[in-house]
Amino acid sequence: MTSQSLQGSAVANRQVRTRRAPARREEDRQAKLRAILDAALDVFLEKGFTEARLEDVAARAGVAKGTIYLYVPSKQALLEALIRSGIGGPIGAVEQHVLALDASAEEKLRALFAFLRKEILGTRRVDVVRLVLTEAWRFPQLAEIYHREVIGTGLRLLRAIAAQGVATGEFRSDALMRFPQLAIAPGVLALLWTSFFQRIDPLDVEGMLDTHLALVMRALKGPGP
Amino acid sequence: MTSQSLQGSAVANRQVRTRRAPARREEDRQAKLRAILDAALDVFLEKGFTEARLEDVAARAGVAKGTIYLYVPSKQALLEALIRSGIGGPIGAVEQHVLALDASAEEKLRALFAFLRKEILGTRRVDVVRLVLTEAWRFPQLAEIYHREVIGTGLRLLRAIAAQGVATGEFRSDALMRFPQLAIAPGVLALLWTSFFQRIDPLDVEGMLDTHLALVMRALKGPGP
Amino acid sequence: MTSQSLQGSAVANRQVRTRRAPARREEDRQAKLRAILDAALDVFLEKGFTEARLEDVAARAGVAKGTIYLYVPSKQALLEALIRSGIGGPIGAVEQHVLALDASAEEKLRALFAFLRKEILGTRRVDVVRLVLTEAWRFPQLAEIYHREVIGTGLRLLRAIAAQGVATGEFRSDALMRFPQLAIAPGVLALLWTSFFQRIDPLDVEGMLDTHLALVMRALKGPGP
Amino acid sequence: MTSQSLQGSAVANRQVRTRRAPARREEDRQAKLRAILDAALDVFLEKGFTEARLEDVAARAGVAKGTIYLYVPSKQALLEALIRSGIGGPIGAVEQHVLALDASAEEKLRALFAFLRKEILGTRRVDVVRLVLTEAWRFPQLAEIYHREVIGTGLRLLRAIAAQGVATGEFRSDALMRFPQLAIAPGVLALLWTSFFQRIDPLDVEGMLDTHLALVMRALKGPGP
DNA sequence: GATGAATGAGGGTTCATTCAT
DNA sequence: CATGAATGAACCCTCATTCAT
Repeated sequence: MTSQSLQGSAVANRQVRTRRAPARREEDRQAKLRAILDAALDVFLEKGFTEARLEDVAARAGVAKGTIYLYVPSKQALLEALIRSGIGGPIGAVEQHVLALDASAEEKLRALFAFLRKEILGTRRVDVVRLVLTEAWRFPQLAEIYHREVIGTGLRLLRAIAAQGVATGEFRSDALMRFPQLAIAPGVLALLWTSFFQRIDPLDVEGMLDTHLALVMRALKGPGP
Repeated sequence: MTSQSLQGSAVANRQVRTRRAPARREEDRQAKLRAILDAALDVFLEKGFTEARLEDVAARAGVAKGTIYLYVPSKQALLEALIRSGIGGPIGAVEQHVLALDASAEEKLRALFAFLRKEILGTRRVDVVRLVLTEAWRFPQLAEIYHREVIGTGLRLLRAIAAQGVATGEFRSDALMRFPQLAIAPGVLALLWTSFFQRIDPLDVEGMLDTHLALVMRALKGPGP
Repeated sequence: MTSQSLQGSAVANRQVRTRRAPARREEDRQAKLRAILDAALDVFLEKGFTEARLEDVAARAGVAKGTIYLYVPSKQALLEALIRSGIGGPIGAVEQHVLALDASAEEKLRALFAFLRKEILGTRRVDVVRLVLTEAWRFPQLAEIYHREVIGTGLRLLRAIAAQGVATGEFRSDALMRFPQLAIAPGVLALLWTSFFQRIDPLDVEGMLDTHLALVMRALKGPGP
Repeated sequence: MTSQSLQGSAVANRQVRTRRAPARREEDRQAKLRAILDAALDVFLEKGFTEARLEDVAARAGVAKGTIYLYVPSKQALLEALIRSGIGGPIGAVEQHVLALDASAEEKLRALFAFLRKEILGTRRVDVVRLVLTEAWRFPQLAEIYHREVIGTGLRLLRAIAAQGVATGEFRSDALMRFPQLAIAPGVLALLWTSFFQRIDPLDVEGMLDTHLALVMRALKGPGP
């Protein structure tokens, strides 16, 4: 429903052309593809992939049914294109940003969490994740794409931060190096919760994530086995 | 397909009848319903709810297609009946079992985790959860049922344990009272991970849950804000 | 349009059953399949295979669209079943009949021609042949089926007759042994002519085939190289 | 695909213009139409009329899809224009050539057959005939065109030859005058055979046509009714 | 004139649901 | 009660045709 585009701030894959017309056409093309992907996300989220009708996607994108096939070859390809377009860029950007920071491991972890809240949980990208969670097992290659382009990057970044913390003595435990998934598990749960139960049993996501971060820092820095 | 029945150790919803024949018939009826639900779980898990064909369910249950409609009024009702039948009992049982223990909060938490591993993660009940995660959003009442009968019970139990720990001074932090979800978040993540990524990037679930428990105990018991 | 059934007089593939109901059902099944194939022939001949709509076939057969798929797995399979059902039997029957005759080669050839006129040109089977001629190149396996089950049998029979004629001295020429196709070429042409040009330029098919037979007999029996 | 043009030696339907530029444009126009028709024949032969995609025709002709509609008003009109353009000329030419010969009826008949083998069976014109045979019934006017411009001419020529043979006493039989179709029936069969069965059961077309001609001559010249 | 992006009607196929036996 | 043949609505995808550039 929220119709903000999936595209991040830095797309920039528009080729520079000297002739006016082709450049304009290429822009139109990109814009229309974006409209179709946005519409598809809306409809897929609302009905689920299988129940979603391409006709509804087309209507919401303001194009005819057949037009979709000028941009993607099939319904499933539409889902994949949608997943691809909503990820990658931001995750890669934050990885470089955080790694370049001259800061402690804790500060980097907090920076990462801040980014996640601002760029993922606050945006439509969280909807893309939800879509992946509910549809990916049906399309194994979707899971592969997502693992490679998002999960992989995220875990690598978490491991790097954990390694820094351990190397500098900031963290006494290497738990996060071994299981970086533990850092983001509450984020995943929050995502599911808001999708399923928020109406009937609201959860203070911000508070939970703050508490989680505090617990993790205490556990990693504190004494113990 | 693992064909162990969904029914836990406490079925017991067979009505006692004095007249022999009807009782026998009622038993047959229950057995056939159980067969249909089991078959439905198999097929729904294998294909997903929408892609599952009722004909396959019927074949696997050893009945004719039309027979299903003598037990449930529609495909969706079949899913709901399936979800209802596979939960409740075990969770309620463990709640009573754990609360009755004469033990510290930590021991109770460990007991709960042990139960989860043994009775959920190791069985096909985890598949029911996965089915709920991927299909429930499509049927809001499914989410409600699940929240009321499973999530609610689990969180109540967790809060009770956390309260005991705080009250006795065992836990310095009340984090778990406020956000019991944090305790099970890694379990949810493990469930999703094994469903989606286990083949391409195996995760040591046991190790992760052990580590998680250790971190949580250290964080709750340790010094800090 | 002509709604005489494709099935010849000797179907007889009904299994004898002791139990009444199944036998009846099998009969119903055969009858319905026959109705569908007849309807399909009508529609395919009228519109051509590709333009034919399965909905029209169903309507003409008096069944619902989906019912067709209980008998054949696809539109193309419907065409193939149709071709198979309209052939085989009659050709095989005439082969045995003619070969069993105690007659001269000429008499056998005349008997074969008489049969073709009566059992093929005078019936719906000629429509099946026309359908094969216009659609087979699109479905190579259709050509194979037809060649194996009809053409092969016909040419074998013609060669046998020609061989008898040569062996007994009745025919001076072995032309028909080498090219049995020459005997039936006018029949093929007649088929095409009646399909395409009969309205605008009528052809006396009977007269032409009589003349053809006379010419062939004279040429085979007469003196010459 | 053999890309020899359909146009015979006698195109000549270019209007003479006095103004230079329009003449040039008219030539371009004709050339492009020719390219489109040639491409259409290729594609129609390869896929059949209904399955052929106008986009493929356009691509093979080196023009855009819309351009076709500047030359023909519809797909069906394209087929008709194609059939018209590929016939007439050659048949008319051979009619004049053969009739002008100072030769016996047999020699004329052999000359006609030689022409057919060289100018039809050896070229892609045979493909046009095949296209007519498989598609014409769908478009009755196509059959009319073909009958008027090709069949009519051919039969008229055959009748003239047969009449000469009878008049001079060369032929004792008037069979060919009454049914000139008998002379070309094996040619039609050969065309169909090569289209459908050549791969699975090769036929010596040359040998068959030679044998046919020999049989016909013997039958026409020999004694008998 | 030429282009090719856009259109949208059309049809084969699937499958949840019904109901006569 | 049980069956499974029959139904027909629903939907993805194709492609002939149009038209703004």
